[in-house]
Amino acid sequence: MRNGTARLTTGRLARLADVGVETIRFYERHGLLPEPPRTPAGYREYPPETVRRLRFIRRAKELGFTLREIRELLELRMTPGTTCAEIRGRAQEKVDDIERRIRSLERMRGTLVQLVRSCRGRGPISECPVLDALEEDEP
Amino acid sequence: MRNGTARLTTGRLARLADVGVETIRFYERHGLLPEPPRTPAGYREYPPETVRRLRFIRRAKELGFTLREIRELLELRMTPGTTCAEIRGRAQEKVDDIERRIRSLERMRGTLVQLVRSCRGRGPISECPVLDALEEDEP
DNA sequence: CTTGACTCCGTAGCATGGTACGGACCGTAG
DNA sequence: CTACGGTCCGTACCATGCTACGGAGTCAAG
Repeated sequence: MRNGTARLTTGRLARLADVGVETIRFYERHGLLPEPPRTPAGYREYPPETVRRLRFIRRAKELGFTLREIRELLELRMTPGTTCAEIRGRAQEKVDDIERRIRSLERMRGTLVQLVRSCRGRGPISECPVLDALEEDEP
Repeated sequence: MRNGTARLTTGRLARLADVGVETIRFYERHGLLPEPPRTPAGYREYPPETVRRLRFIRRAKELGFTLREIRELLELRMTPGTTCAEIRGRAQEKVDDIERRIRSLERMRGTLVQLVRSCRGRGPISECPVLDALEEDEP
């Protein structure tokens, strides 16, 4: 086919992924985005998949992963010497991590839901049971 | 009873909650811990419940809540003019927020689990399917 | 060929969430 | 009373994750 993969400039990529242009350069410097090919004039030319990659980064960030952790997730591919078993192991670690987070959030939700439920929504604060439950810790 | 509530110094509190002494002062300045009463010499005297509060803060942080959000959670109590209904509403918002996070983590886990499963653990990286799945986004 | 938008790069600044430091004071054991 | 640790405070510093700035080169429309 004539066009193959239509490449993106930094600005177009930024708009598509809804991040700032500077953020893209920042991610490149910090290994979250691979260095893309350049035009003769030095302009970056991104393959369109980069949009998905940026969206993945954003989602992971919202979930409390650090950029370092996200980079680790992304590096599961493209590390040349890595065996498939290593990748599998690292992915499993991340799964365990994610499951711990989920359980912790579920405990938190349980506390808050109980709280919302026990609160009639009327009366002064002194009778609202929202209080001490909030400080509860691991059982 | 003779002792009632045994009060804690900053250092003891820090050890019990497994945070630094400076962190406690930092949280006080930023409204996450209420200003405790002082001895005549100016030493802080914390009620023992503060340990739970600090542990709650740590847990919430690990889950990706910012200090601002945690403060909001904690302020659901002790805001004098607040009605019970308001508190209830704010708590419900936090529940919704937590549920969004859980769903997002579950999607992430799904992707990774699929990945781990489809990977036999043998062979070179070029045959490991860990790759593109990682970049997947909301469906 | 000019104009305006876009890109490049390096560097600086900002917000968040602490962490460390230094000099002074307190308090208790010997 | 002295020593030694704990505490006080203010300020400075740190890492993370951007965000903005300035000056120069690029490129496409008119």
